[in-house]
Amino acid sequence: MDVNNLPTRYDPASTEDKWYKFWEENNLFAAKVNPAKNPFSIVIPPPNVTGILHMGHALNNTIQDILIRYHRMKGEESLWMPGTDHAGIATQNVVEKAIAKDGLKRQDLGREKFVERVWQWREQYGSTIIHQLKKLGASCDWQRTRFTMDEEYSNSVNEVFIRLYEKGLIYQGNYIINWCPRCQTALSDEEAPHRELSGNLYYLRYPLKKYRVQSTGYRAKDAEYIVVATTRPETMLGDTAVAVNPKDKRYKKLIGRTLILPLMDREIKIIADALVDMKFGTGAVKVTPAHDPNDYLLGKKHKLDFINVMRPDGRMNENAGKYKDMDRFQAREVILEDLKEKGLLEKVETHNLSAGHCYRCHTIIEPYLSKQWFVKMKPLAKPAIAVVKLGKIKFYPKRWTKVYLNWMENIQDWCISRQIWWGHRLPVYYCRKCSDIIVSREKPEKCPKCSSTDIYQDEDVLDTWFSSWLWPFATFYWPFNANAPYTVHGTQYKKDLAYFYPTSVLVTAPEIIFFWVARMIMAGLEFMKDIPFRDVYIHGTVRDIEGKKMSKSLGNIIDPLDIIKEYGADALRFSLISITSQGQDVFLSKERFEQGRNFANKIWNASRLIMMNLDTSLVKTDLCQFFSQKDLDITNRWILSRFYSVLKEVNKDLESYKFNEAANALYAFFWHEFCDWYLELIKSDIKNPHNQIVMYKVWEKFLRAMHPFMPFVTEEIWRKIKNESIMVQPWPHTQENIIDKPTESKMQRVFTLINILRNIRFQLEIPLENTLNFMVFTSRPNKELIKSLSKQIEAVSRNHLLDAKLEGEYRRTNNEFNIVSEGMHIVIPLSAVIDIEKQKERIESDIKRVKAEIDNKKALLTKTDFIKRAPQEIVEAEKIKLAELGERLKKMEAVRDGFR
RNA sequence: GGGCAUUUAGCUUAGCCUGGUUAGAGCGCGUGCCUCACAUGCACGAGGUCAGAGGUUCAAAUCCUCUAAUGCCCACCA
Repeated sequence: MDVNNLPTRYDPASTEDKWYKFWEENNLFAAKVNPAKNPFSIVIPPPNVTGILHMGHALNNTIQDILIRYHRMKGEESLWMPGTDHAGIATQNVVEKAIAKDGLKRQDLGREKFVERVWQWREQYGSTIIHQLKKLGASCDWQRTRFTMDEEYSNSVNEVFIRLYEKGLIYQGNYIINWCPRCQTALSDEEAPHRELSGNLYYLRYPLKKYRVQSTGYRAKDAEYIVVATTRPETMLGDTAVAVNPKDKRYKKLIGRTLILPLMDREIKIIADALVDMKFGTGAVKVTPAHDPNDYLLGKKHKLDFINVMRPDGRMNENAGKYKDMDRFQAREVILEDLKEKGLLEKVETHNLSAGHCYRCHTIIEPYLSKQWFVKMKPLAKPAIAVVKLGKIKFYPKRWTKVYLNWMENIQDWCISRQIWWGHRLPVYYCRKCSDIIVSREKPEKCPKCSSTDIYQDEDVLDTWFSSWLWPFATFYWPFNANAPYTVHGTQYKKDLAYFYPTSVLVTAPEIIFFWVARMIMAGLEFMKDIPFRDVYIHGTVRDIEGKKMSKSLGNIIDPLDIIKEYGADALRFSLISITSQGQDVFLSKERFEQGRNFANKIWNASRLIMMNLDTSLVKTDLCQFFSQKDLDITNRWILSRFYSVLKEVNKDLESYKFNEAANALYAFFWHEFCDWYLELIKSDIKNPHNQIVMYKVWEKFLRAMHPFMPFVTEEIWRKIKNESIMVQPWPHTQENIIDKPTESKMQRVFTLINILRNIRFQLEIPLENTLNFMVFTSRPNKELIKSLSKQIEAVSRNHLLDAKLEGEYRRTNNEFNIVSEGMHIVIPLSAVIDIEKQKERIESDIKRVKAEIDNKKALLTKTDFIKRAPQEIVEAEKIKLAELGERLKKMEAVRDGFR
């Protein structure tokens, strides 16, 4: 490999696809049952087949890939199970839009043809997101890729439905559910998030049937009608009562009386119920049992009629009289007009309310009475609460535990039937003759009750999440149907499941906790009798720089694929990770990716320098053996110590899901310690075998540690000198014995000296080509240190060290420039003209700072409380600091006085 | 109505769990450099009452309480 002619800029475009292909073709992502190794497994949150990679995916999958690559290198058998979700409503909507271009509706095609079209669509576009994940570098075991509508997966779904039904945990019933009039399907509560709306509260007058004067002093004019307040006046057409609180004095006498429902001329009763809030509105509430969940309860309790006035498409039906066929919101306007005309609209107040919205099309949902299928959740929730409370499943960050438990403890039954075509049909059949319900794995030949063969399947499909909640085990082909001989990488799936389940960690976004995380825990416990994962890592939401969610309608989307094109996948990954602190939302702007790109380039160029100067005959030296040699110089001992200190921290951060801290630690180490200091220090003597060996060892270990974060650039560099892929190399082993804090702080002093020298040079405006002579007066250990590193110090500061002496040896002469800082007294014989005034100013400000610090320390040390109560070592440390500061001040003052 | 989170330099933020250097960093800014790995770079520098108030402590960005602002989630607010 010719490493001398590499371009000066790293070009991601020319490397990424090449290496991805190599990894894939060599099966490096494959995970197999291996009893000799510990398993590590993650199931991907399956993206929708309609999905296009967005920043949320990019973050989510980068995190998973870092975990998988890290654990793989650590020698664990690491499986990242990929796949996609059929995403019922979302996908159906997409295909409906597509056929709409040909002027077609799904009803025009019919169910069978339409579903066929969806499958076609899926064949054509369904793997888009998989390709995009590959661009990102995701190391999924692609041979295992599953789809929630695969035949075997569908079997799992059926099996689960049947088992729950047989256990009495699935039931059918007429209830008020969330109905989306646009998608024309029922939705679960989670699929109908409430959003604030600015609306009105309308006060409607409902006349009493016939007023009868009471002896207790009612006056007729007060009681000719009762006023109810509503935000949805169109539902009044379905009112079957008006309710008041039994304690409400205003209405007590009216309870049981009859009203005439305006516009419909229907007689309705005034009923009493404690649910009615006396303080809201007029204290009297219209009751529409078929269109409101509360009213539904009242309706059941008081045996009221349930009158549905709306069609599934949100238009009024034949029960709505003259308003039939009007859209619900149009009907609202007309009804208000009509009421106004009759003098029955008392007033209108503005009123903010919140209403459910379809999570797919954002249409305002309609609470709608219909026959649906439900899962009884309380029995499933109970063990799922316990495992989290017992700490068998842990949330990171911890605070989500509370959110989870709160939801679980107040869980409602789950409406799982959907009136769409794309999805798993319910394994439910009906007998047309005797209306018997048959729940069965196969379509029954005849009705078990009446033997009729006139049997048809339920038209509904299941909620998408009813298949997703089985993902951690259904992806392994559970329940291993007899017809399924399935093996992967030569092993039966059954063995895979036993080996890889429970999975290690689930990585997802907060909005998915209820939809998916909670339900997977319930399903895992119910069907596998074990938790589906041990840890749940919840990352933040990706937002734009103003904190807004990225969305098409806001036009603030940053497309990860654009970023990959422009900056590279490594840059995308690194930048995303470095700004994502645990569980915080991520605020993105395009410029942020420059940091990642620049870092990749830095790694590239440092590697060029190393490779161009590398003596490959030395690289096989065993580091431990080599390190034990006493004559290894301080620069090399220092960088080794720093590397292992950082590596230790990176390990800790990765184990606790602090990805940003790990990434930033590696960044700071490589750039600001390895490149800025180490490589600069050894450059002048780069061929020295000690330098060669240490430079090489730190560099190649860094590349390995960096690989999970930036897989492409590390592989590209690795392959310049090695024949094996970096992704199957072992994770660097921490050498505790090499970590040497005293050496680290010694080197820090050298850096301080160099920093001062550079600063002087800059202040004195001495051009680079001029050498500056200097002397240092300092303590004995510092003196030895400086002398031993004189060459390097001279090289990187571009100065010449005349001598280093003990501070007591200083004798003032006339023609010199002094500077005292950080325990070093530097003397520069004056040969050039320098700006004395500037230097005076500088030293004055230094003196001021040190004095202030001394005052602080003195104040602290004269406090008897501090002396008495603080730990002894803290007090001692403070005393030493004070003494040092005093010494420093004395010297500074001497120098200042010298200027006078 | 309930809950959670956030508030640190011009911007984005780390540090807070586990109190003890001069509160770190990236971008931006100022100045000087195309120095033989890298101008996607190097060097030097400016910039912070750690939201406010109170408390605990010898010691608070860090622990506790309250307040304010912002954001998010949940809830059957007709």
